[in-house]
Amino acid sequence: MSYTYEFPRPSVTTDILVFSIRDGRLQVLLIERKVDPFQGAWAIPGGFVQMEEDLRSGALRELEEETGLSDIPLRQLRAYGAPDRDPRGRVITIAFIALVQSGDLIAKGGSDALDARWFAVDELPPLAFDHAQILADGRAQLARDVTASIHDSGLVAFDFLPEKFTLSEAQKVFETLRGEDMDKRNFRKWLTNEWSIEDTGEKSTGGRHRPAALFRLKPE
Amino acid sequence: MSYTYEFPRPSVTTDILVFSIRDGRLQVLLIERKVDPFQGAWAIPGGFVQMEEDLRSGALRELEEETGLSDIPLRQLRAYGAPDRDPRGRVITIAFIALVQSGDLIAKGGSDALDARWFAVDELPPLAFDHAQILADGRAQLARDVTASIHDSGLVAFDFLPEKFTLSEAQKVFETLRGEDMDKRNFRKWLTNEWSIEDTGEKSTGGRHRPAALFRLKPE
DNA sequence: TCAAAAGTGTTGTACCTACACCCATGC
DNA sequence: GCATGGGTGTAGGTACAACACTTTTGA
Repeated sequence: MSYTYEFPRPSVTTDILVFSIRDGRLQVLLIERKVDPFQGAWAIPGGFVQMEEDLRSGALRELEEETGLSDIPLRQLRAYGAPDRDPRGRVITIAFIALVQSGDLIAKGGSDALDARWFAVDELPPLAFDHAQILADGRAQLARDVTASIHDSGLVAFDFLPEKFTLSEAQKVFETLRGEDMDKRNFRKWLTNEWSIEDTGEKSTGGRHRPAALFRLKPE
Repeated sequence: MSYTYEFPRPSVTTDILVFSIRDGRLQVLLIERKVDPFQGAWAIPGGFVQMEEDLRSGALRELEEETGLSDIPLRQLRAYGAPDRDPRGRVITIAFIALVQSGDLIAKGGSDALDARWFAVDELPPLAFDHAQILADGRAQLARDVTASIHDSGLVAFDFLPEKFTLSEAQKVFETLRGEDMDKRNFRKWLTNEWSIEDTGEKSTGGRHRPAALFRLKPE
């Protein structure tokens, strides 16, 4: 089967930056490419958009095929379309960002991936295509969301937290995202004033010391 | 001439939201479509990306062809790719935003446009394709930039101002963007503290009353 | 001389920051 | 019983909001 058009057309792909906070560090999910170009190199998961699917659906499909992650919320970052960004020809890609909790981390190889692994964003391997640029832009966007407005800052941070969390867990996430430590009492005052947080009545288990109260972001 | 590919490919276009503040209101530049689909309807200027040009270059080329505007800075908004957004088939578009001073306003028809005109964003005609959605997203992005951080707020506002401006002109732009009036003294304190503003020594002319000092954003 | 916009300081308030000790639990 | 993280209030400083009158020019 082949397809003929009156004018030349580019290919369109999606790429998905999956961020998580693991071991107190911001990490990103990368795949090892199974096929040329850049076979064996690390890359952001993604692939070609099908004709009948939305950009977001295509991104989710590729993400599941290559890493096993499914059903996560995506935000669009931007499109990349330099004419020479892909050696196969003109390929325009739409980059997405996903923020997941450290629990959701099943990463495996798939149809187009030899392997999938988490990397700390400050210890990255060399990346295929212009993916280093895309990743840098994604990190910058994340930093902007965190520092820009109080409201966005929280929205971003809660994406990295499970539904029920202790105040210390929340503080660690905020500190990791902002890159600086905060005062415990001030953080708690800020969080409970600025956000609708409710005590679930439950206590954390498995800790090696005094259990902490579990809180939840109250649905509007 | 025709082009054949092993897999089907979408077409890719760019669309450019050109905003300006005219008569104290936020306005947007639209074109009247010369050809089907949506012939005669109003639309955001834009068109197909050529194979050898960058997305931004394509957007600038289309903008000049359809409206006569050239050489203005563009920021990417996002990509739109719903499978049914264009009756001609699968068309993915990358939307850009431009902010221009009210002086730069030459608008004319062009190759694909019967006419080009400014519209206040709260008095829009019906729009072709999903352009009403794109325009709403662009306005929302603009509002976010203004309110999100002090720094972005200024960056956006200065794009709407000429190189030399009076403090009252600046205040009107900020007020239009924020949608609320500000205290004159507080605004001036804020502007001069938060930004590097210098008095050019010149005075505004042509005003019907007392001339005002002309200021300039000091280049870093 | 009148109308219209330009220009100019002070005071209260609300929010953010800094700071230290006791408590509950697991080992 | 001791080590470890959980939990709590106050005081000072700073940045923002509210507020009115005099000055300069064109007509």
